[in-house]
Amino acid sequence: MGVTIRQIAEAAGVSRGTVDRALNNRGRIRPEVAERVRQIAEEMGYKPNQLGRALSMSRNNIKIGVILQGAETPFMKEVMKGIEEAGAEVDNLGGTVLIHTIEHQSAEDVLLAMEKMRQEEVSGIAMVPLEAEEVKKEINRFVEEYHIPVVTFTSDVEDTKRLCFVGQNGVQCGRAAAGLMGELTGGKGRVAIISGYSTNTSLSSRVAGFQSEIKKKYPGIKIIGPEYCFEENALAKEVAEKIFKDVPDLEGIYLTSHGEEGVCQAIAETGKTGQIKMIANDFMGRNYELMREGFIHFLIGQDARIQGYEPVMILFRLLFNGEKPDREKLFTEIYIRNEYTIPERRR
Amino acid sequence: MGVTIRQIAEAAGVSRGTVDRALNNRGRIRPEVAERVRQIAEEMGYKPNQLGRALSMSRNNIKIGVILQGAETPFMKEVMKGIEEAGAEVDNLGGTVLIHTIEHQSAEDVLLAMEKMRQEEVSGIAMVPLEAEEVKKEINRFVEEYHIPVVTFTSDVEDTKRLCFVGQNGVQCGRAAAGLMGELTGGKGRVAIISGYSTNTSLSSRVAGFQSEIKKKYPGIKIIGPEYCFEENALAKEVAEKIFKDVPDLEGIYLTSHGEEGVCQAIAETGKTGQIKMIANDFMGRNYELMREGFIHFLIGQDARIQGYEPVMILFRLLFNGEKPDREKLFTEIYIRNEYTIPERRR
DNA sequence: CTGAAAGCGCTTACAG
DNA sequence: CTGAAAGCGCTTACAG
Repeated sequence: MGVTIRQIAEAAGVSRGTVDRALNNRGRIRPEVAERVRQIAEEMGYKPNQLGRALSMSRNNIKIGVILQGAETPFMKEVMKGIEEAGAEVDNLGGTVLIHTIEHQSAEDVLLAMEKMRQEEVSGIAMVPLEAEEVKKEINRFVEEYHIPVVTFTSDVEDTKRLCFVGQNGVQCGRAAAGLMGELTGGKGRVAIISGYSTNTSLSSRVAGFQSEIKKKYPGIKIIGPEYCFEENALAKEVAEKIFKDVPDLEGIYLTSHGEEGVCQAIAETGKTGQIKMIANDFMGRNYELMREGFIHFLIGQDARIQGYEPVMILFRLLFNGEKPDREKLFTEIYIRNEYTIPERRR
Repeated sequence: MGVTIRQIAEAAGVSRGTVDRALNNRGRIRPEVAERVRQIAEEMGYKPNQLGRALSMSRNNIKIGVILQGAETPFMKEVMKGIEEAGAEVDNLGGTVLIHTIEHQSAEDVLLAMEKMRQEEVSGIAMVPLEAEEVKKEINRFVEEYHIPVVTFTSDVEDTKRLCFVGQNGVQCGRAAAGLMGELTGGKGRVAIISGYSTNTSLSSRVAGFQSEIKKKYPGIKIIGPEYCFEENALAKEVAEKIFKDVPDLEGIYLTSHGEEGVCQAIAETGKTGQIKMIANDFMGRNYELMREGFIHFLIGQDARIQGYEPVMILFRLLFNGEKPDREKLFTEIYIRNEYTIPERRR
């Protein structure tokens, strides 16, 4: 139990309100008094009790809005868990989290959601943005005109006034895959990239990171592709089959996105399961099983949960404590897993 | 802002104290009244506000003791950070964390520390135990006689009444290394194990896991060793040199514990840097650099921070909320990193 | 068995 | 500029 505001008040011979004004720079206090109180607080080693603070502040009710796009994907469902976790925590601290989910990508819906949030008088917004001029403008307007801070997550829009971004470094993710592929193949042979969409910026970053690092560190490897499968298994299978036909001695596949099942089926049908080294992404769907069955050699993944959790907490810490994030981009860790490091079911 | 105890009291036509007694089964209440209050609370969707609860409970001051062994090692220093983080959180919630560090392993010191904790009237203990009959007995006595719950971390003593254990699954860690080594070597050639102490149970588990998995999944690999280097670089270098002499075509080294620098020096002197595949443990010391320099191909690590954080929080949740851990053994995740997944400096 | 009151540490109108 | 008081939601002696 630490020093309380009451003890400081007694020591300084003033009221608790005065101590509060001094310590929190609220003005309406004689500078000398403020200074003296601060000094005494310092000497007594005062640390504000967050509990008292939060309970008292809970009369204000800090409201945080979250706008989620592509809510129906497995990845976003994981992110959602993180948001809900943060929501529970914020709730406990007397705040509220408002969630608005958008099924598919749509700039219009995003704008509508933002407007709705503003009407609900949120004091901060965490959102998955979208590369669209209207959206960027609206983010800037929220920050500058309405003074509502915005944190982006999962996707970023760099040239805006958003407070910070929480998500993966796609290039680094591709590099990690390159390092693994180099070791898996002994640094030689032909390796194919199968990606999702050529238009998706985070997937392109993975591809770019992979290509550049292979070129730099494993010049003995020849890259095929990227080919695109639009994250669909049927198409992924066809793409893989075509590659196997064209490149019978293929050593490895880097799959940047979904379509795992399709590729694995194609591999199974060649009878070369385990020989063709495969690196895939994300710890969801049947990916762990495919790893256990020997199709996937390494899985690279990100912590989806934290991408939901952190943005909300960053805003809460800002609004509650005035604490600012220490970096503009918070990259989530890149996890490498093999079949022996599949985590137990979480609580 | 949710439903409060006051609202329930009004709805039920009783006092707030009565609602509290009903909802928290404190007795001294007519069963019918209790039942009715619970029903109303349920209907109104009551969720206790942790803030009010904590602030009020902070008069009790839950005190948690932590006993740390081998406090001078880099690993334990990381663990310490986690303990301090939990300490700050517990502090905020009105509790106290008492830390007692023991430099070297000593059963006697552990017993003394435990006794000291008891005199300080802690309501729970988190500790790094030690395979000694006296210590085990004392743990049981604390739990059964004094009703002070004990959580072990980092090392475990299985056959005791300790509440639970937080730490690494050593066997699984060894298996993960085996999987990596199999891929690095293409499943053939000779591979050496260099371990720390033959007497250290967690290192032995790693060795055992590695050996059994190699035998099972990569029968083409022949294992040399384990040799022991007592976690000393000079000795590690000698051991490695001897192995290189005996086995000139060595493909890989699995180093279960410290001595990295020594082994790497020996490798450098053979001029086969990067060709001899090496898997080492722990994200500390110069290990990241050695990875960047091409000596270490994969690092396997555990989250040291969480091994300090969780035990304290488990006890706090137990004492504060009556929440019991859901498993008896909480294995920390096993992280695999290559040079591309070295995390940025944490805050 | 039940209620009224005090208290946890902080913030915030309201008077003056 | 300063103080006294009320209040955040809960728990806990104390009376009765």
